[in-house]
Amino acid sequence: MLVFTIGEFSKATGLTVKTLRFYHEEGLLAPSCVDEPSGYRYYDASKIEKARAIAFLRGLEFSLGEIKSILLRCDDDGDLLEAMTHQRGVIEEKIRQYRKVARSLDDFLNDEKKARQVMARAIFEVEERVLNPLRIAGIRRKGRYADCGERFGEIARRFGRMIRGKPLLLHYDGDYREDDADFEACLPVSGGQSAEGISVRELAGGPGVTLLHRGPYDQLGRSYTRILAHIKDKGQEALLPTREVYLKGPGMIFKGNPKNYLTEIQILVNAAT
Amino acid sequence: MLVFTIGEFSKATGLTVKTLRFYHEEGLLAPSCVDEPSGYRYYDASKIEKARAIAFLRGLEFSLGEIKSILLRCDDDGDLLEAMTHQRGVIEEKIRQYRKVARSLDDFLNDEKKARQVMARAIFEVEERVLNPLRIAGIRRKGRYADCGERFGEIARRFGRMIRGKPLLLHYDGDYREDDADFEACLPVSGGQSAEGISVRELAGGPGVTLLHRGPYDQLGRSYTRILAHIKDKGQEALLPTREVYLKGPGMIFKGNPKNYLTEIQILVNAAT
DNA sequence: TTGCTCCTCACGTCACGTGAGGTGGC
DNA sequence: TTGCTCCTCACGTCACGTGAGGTGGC
Repeated sequence: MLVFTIGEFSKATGLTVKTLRFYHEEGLLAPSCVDEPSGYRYYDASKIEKARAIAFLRGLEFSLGEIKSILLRCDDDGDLLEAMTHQRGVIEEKIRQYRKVARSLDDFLNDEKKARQVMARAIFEVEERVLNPLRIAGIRRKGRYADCGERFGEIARRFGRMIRGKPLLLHYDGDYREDDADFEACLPVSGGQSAEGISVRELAGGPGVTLLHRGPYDQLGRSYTRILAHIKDKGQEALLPTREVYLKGPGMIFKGNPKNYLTEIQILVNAAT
Repeated sequence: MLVFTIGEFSKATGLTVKTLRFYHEEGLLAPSCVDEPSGYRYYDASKIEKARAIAFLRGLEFSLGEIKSILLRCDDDGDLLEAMTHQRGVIEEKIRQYRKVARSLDDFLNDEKKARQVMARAIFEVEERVLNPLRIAGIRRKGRYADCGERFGEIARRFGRMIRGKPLLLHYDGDYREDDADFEACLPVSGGQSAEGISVRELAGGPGVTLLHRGPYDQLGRSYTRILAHIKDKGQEALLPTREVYLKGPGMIFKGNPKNYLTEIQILVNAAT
């Protein structure tokens, strides 16, 4: 009868020598005989099938413990069928998990791609544009701007999958106030009802001017100066509330680089009288 | 400023106390301050964002090492984008792997299901049936039946995805021979050419008799006796080669229980003269 | 002597979890 | 005193891989 040393058996089965020693130790696949003084392991041909079965089951992601119990009662077709069916479910679940991860990554990457596209064709000049009406969910507060992040979070938690765009902030003050501002944090939504301090409604559209601001928020003032100067030059009148759309800012997760923050200021105007 | 003990911080972030201590040790997320004599860890609110970022990235299956390097240069949007894109590929590959595993499991389960269906509607009686012609790839040998397993393996390796059914054995001897048999191991195939000792051709169909044999191969003799008696009774003549189709037997991987082996004997006959 | 294969034993991997044994403040 | 939270330290998990140090036969 054909006998193999561990090295030969390794080549015949595709399992490494280390793995074979480990399987021996674990009582999963014992050599046909072990030479007493040297400790050399010898395998005969009948072990090849078993080794292949183990390798096959490992390929199906069974644990060594599961494989051991499968091999112990491998003459019961029913048990085997059940183990395989169960494993099918386990694998299905893993695929589901990884799909979710892949979706999260895609969402992130798509966001980035869009931001890059905006950046690429961005004109950092005042533009005259008709603003479309927009269905929003908003929370209006008086206080510090810094708190608006929590408001966005609150709306996001409530509306989840109904969210359809970037967060925006409405400013009801004609002038700039640090700690005593009247503002409304909003998210575009595709449905839902007003409830518990959140107002769901359509934000009116109309002729307006816009300006894309690139950089940290503490420099937004300069852009406001530019856009308001433009409106004044044209003899138009700025309507309240003014809007800031946060195209790219600190995400929930990463702050990112403030130099690359991208914010669009939108102001509806009355046509010159 | 709000400070958290490790327990409070754990609740706020969803990370376990053990995990937080481990992240501290790893230099991934250090507490804001550590009380000297007691070793108590204290976290302030600013650490919550970082903890969330880490949890988010862990959810995307990044390793702690990768997360550490992402956090170190998290202000570079380009690096982050690259890391995410790379990770997207890693996840895609894992999904591919798991899909392959799922397919293997499905193949196995479908096979079992079919075998059970055959078993359920099986009639272990001689039947008269017209046998369809069948395209096969076969290796003919003289010698011991026991060697046919290797021949099947040889054909399977060569024809791989072209295989379209269960293995069958053609017997060219009129009588039973143990060690000096003339047989041909065949697999149904959908294409391919004859080459290197493998004959690809169409096996003729025609009127025949069949008998389903359930149990180990060493009891096939009884079924042969039954089917040949039937042919003789009808005044028909058995044509060579006779065929054995191994509907369920020892797979490449599992021997299964020989009591459940299922083999169909098929013999073409000349109509009574 | 060199090169090859085999052996054992101890330790590493990865991201934590478990549990023992102890402290400190209400 | 009991219960709670915090601490450190050592060990476990899973399926091997790495490497040191040594043997035995050509």
